[in-house]
Amino acid sequence: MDGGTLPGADAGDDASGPDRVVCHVDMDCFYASCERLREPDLRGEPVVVGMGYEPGETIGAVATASYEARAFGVESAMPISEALERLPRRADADPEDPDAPDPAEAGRYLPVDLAFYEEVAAEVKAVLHDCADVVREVSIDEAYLDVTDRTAWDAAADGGDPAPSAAAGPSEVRTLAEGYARHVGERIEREAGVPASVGVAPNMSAAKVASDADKPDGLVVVPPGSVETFLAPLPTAALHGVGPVTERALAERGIETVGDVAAADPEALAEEFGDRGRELVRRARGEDDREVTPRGLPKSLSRESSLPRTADGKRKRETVSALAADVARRARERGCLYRTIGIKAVEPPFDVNTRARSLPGPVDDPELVEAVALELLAEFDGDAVRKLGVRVSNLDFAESDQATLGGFEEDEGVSDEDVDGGRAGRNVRDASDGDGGKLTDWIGDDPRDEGGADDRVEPSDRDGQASLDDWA
DNA sequence: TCTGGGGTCCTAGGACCC
DNA sequence: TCTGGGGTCCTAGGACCC
Repeated sequence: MDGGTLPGADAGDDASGPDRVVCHVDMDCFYASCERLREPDLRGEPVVVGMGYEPGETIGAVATASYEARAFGVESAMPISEALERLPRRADADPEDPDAPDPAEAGRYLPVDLAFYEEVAAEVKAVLHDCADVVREVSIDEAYLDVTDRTAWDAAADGGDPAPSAAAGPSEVRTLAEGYARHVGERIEREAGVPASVGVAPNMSAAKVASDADKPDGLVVVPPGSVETFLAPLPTAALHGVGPVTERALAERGIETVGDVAAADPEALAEEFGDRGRELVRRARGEDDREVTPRGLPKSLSRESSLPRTADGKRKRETVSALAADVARRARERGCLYRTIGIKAVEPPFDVNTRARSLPGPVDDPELVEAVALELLAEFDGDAVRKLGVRVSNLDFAESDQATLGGFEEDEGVSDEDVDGGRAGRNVRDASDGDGGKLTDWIGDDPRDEGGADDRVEPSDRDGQASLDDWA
């Protein structure tokens, strides 16, 4: 019906122009695929990659389970102990022992090796950036691509090919976009050695759902004009942003499918869910005009760690100190300053408490992170916790170069980097306000130190100095 | 389903200012 | 006298995602 034209080109809800072609690339059980890449014996086997897991142990949680392992009921985020009940460890399958599990019914358990997965991910990303002008990396194993300028929604002129494409979507018209997405998936497989599922649609939201619709190794194409039809029969949880809580709340209103959401009155949903409700209806109707943009800089950095339920103050302080040091180190490595320091204390059974304090200005000061974190922790003295965390936020990358330059380069004159790099401008700025990175110094090491030690710095060029005492 | 770790975004209330 | 409304910042919590 749509023939070789651009179906739906005039049905656009936004007047922003012709339909875009957006791909969502989702790696299939990525960690397990990486393990198979370096250990081919694992292919075809149930593989479970555990986080916080040590070989032979039963602690930790499932980070990724291969599809073979999922067939045994092993799911992401499941405790390893539970996974082991459903799928015994292969190493425990002793052929001599009649009580040991059948090797054919046993899985391979491996600890997470993030450094290796990042190497593989870098190869995947190289392919993605080669295939698209704009790539939004969502996580280590997921990305959106805007390939509008590389392909089109036109029907592919594939001559006498009689077979309609299963991936082509409801119209079963093979499009150029389908061919391009297939090409992306095949390149990833060939060049990085790991499988991916790809969804193609005129917007991000639909592409995301599409990539999820036929995993693993899937390709699902949703051409313009058929987005709503494609989404309608799916359960509400298929929508990105609908988790268990929202799913339940929707079900209570008799809304079970994405089609039900599309048919709902946006204002009625907005009453219960706020702006999210309105947005949900738009997504369900296939309306999503968000542009694909690169991800940008992080908003916060954190580290947390579970521990056996404990009220031991020393143990808690040591944990927080270690987490604080780690967060501060990572912040420094990434060259960012932070203005807010916070902690998280999870009390049994699962009460999450967060506390945070903002400083008058951005700093890079590991000792201060520790001191503030410990101070915030003091509120929970005597309380039992099962997990502790430290976070820095209100990050400031713009100033961090100054701090780095002021802190580590003895000579602020023109260096080699300044000649061929893009940092000359920063140095100019640095020289003009004179004390880049000094903020860190005058904040002082001990927040409880109330002396007049700050006199040595003129506060004129920074804001917030007077409020130092507010948080000390 | 007794729950690992790293994030994002949103909301709501209070403080404070004009 | 006792009463506005708007804006911003901060904190805490919650839902969600991978």
